[in-house]
Amino acid sequence: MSLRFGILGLLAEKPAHGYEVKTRYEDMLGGTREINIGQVYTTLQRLERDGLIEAEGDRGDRGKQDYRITDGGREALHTWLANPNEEPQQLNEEIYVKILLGSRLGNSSLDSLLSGQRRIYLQKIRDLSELEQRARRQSRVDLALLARGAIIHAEAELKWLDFAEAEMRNRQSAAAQNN
Amino acid sequence: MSLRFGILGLLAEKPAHGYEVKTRYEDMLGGTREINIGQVYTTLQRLERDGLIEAEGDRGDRGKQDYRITDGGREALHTWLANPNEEPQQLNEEIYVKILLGSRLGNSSLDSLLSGQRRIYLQKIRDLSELEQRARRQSRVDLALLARGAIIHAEAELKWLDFAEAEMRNRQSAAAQNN
DNA sequence: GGTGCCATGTAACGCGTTACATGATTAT
DNA sequence: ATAATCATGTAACGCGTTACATGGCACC
Repeated sequence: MSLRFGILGLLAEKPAHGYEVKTRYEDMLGGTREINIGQVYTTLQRLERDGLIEAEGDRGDRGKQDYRITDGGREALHTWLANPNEEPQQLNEEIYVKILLGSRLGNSSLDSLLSGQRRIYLQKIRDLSELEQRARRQSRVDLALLARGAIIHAEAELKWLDFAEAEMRNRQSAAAQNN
Repeated sequence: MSLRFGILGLLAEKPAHGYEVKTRYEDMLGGTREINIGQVYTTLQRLERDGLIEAEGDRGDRGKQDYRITDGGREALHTWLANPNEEPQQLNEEIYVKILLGSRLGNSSLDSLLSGQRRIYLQKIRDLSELEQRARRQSRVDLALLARGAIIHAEAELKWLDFAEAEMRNRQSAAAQNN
């Protein structure tokens, strides 16, 4: 997902310079994602070029360059915020294609792929639950909500892995019947 | 997700030219995703450059250029297939950031955003269920599995929307108490 | 004096999207 | 004829990643 509107939203709260955008973004996501600082600067440049933000005054301490959102920026942000996402489905996530192809190609390591993937999801759920608990203790409701979303997703992945494994077993026993 | 290994996998089944890769890929995904033909050609070029595939003979009918997988390509594919994906979580999906920011900025249209998003997921689930049924009728087990995965995901999104809405209502009533 | 963090950028490359350009064959 | 489909590519741009380069300031 693009940083474009995320950064614009942060600047709508209050002006900031590039490095500060990075730290505030990471804080918003509870440290679950590292924001690429180089990308922040290029995104700021594009936002400025498009008139959604503007440089604020001269450079302050240590060459810091603050940016503030413009009226056009607020409008663009509002439009973005008001509209749902039409294409939320990723039918093309890597793990799907991997399992599809593994099954088509008769790959023998499908079992270990599935169990490895399961292990990763379980670990992820543990980490995220910890994050959610911490967020609740700190009354960071938004962050807790974010963590809950990621947990629900990971649980969905696990559910699908179960489904996929059952399907594979069915196919194997059907194949055995024919021999 | 990158087309790179998906294309490599299809070429492992049998050699093909660019346009055929596109149609076979789309068929593998049950017509749920349109593959960008331009991207197919650039990806084929990169795969050839990296020695994972090679052009097969001269151009045949209508300038068709077949590609076949190399030994190195098979090895790379096998490695990719055997390893689970470490980073399956997208804590950064657009809708999360949108709702996070909408809530932080006190955006008034959050309700309609949530209900709009809900509508989209419900429609998606209907479409995908139809796809799954069709796949089962045609005994396309892989495609049915893919559709089921997407359905499970969409259901997870719905579950999270419920969660988010409840959270918002809690906050509103808490705010009302303080007034 | 070095290590680490704050702060700014640029360059190269991968990959996705849109658009453009060309030409052959097939169906109406 | 002409429209659709088959078939090949290129160019420009957005955005993500990695790596490189520069300099100030704080702490030890």
